[in-house]
Amino acid sequence: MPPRTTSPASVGARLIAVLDAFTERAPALTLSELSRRTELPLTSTHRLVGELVAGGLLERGADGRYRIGLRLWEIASLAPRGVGLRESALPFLEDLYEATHQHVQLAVLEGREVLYLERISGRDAVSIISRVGGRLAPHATGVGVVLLAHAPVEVQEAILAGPLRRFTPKTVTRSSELRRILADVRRDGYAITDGTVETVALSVAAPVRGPADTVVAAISVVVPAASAQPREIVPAVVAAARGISRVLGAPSARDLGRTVRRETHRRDLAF
Amino acid sequence: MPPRTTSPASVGARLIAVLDAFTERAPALTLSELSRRTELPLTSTHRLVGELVAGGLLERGADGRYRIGLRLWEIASLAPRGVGLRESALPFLEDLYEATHQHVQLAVLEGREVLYLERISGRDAVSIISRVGGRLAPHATGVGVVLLAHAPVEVQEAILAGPLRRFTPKTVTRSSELRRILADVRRDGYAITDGTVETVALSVAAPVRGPADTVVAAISVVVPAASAQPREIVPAVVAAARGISRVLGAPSARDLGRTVRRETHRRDLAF
DNA sequence: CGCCGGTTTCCGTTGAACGGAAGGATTGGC
DNA sequence: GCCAATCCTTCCGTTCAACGGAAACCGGCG
Repeated sequence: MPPRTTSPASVGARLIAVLDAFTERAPALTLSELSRRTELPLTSTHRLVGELVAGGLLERGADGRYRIGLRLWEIASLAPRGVGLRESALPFLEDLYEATHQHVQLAVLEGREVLYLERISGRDAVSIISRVGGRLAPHATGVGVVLLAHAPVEVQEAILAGPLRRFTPKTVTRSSELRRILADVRRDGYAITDGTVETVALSVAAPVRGPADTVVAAISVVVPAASAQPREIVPAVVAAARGISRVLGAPSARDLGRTVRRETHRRDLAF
Repeated sequence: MPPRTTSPASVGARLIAVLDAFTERAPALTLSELSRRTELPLTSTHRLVGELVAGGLLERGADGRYRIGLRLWEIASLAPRGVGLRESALPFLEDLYEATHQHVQLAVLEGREVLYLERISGRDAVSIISRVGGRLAPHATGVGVVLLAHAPVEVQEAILAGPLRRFTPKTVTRSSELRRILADVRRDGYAITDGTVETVALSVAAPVRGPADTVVAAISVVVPAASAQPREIVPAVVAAARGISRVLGAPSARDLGRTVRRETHRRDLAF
């Protein structure tokens, strides 16, 4: 019997391919959908999926579809750059939210994209496309330019080189202009982007620093573009960012005569 | 050469074992620590970990230790019972938080334990041991008894049969008593547990229902046990729970003359 | 009933996973 | 400075678990 036909990657890579098949718009898939998406033989998919279900990483619903399992979520909650950071930041984000009642966001740079870790949304805030666990292009978003401004040069150059996607007429798509903006952000310590992702939304963002004083995350408040004075909330955003940095142990944010907040028990974070 | 010595589980199971090795108190591990914890040969661990890193599920820090990767966190954010639920619930939890400034929690039943999906904590709220992504025994916690009261009978009986761990002098450890409490919770539609996990904390909890009207989650507010009138916040907690149920599409929670909140775009949740 | 899409079971083949051995790289003790 | 201990990585021959085609199974539907 002529056995081998296709037989690609390592077993681990295949398992990961299965997990990767799930997306925001396809969070529940049948076996054959999975097989098609991963381009793996049906039989193999069947076996792989079986293992994942056994391990709890995948769950099978009453409808026969597979979904990402809670066990996976649970393991993920141990990701230091994910939940650890989130935990430290949340109280400050709460404060910002109570003060503004607009979207408050926390994001990091992952690869060449912005990954949103947390968002607190007012019920009546402008609608925006970012999503917790979602990604967006750095050049267009408030948190993006802040993160990019402090990213390793390789990353900066890579993004400046590549094409800059246009989201709205106001999106910055010329690399020279972006370069200038990044310099401004470094100088000012915050960024204001107006309508670069969605015309109706304006973002005020500031950097969060880790123990080595490097920028590990960024926070932002997104307000309606029409709103009165965005500059008014800059101090609040910057202060919150600094507060988070202090909790994370950033030297540059250490007690500068401000009220010392309750000491949160830090673990082995090591950003 | 006599090759095989030990050689246990399937490759998938091994990969999962590696992920499982990470815990709350050990979120960063060296290769050999992983090897020991998983009881896998060092060489094998090395290879497995390599695959996981390649897939982004694990990250390797500057210190050489491995950590759960952001990519994993990202995939996990697609878990319907995790983030989906959280997303729907968050605005209501915010409301509760603003009203009380105490701990506000969201939890589900996973296996025989309570899994905490979300927590918003006031800076000065009582200290409690639950953690987002953490587990606790159902019989002792506020959300736990609510979830248990509406759990499948098998689960109820399993827990009633097993030993009920004592956390404080007030913890309910007699199954007959627990049985009675569960009945009360079903009758009343909410639960108040006083000092059963930590003597200083009192919890007010209520059930959240899904599209099939089954209880899919529970929320609670944890206040100092010394605080004045816990009963006063019962209506708020119950109302929030009902609000979340409505967003999830629970028939029993459909518009009962209350203000209809902004329609949130539901996806393919299928609890 | 016969067709169709999806799912599961079976099983013979073989190449990818396996782990022991050995070699580097670091750290620390004396 | 040397030796010992610990951790990490590379190499490679053996073999067994992963692999996927074939075929049965299972509703739904016309």
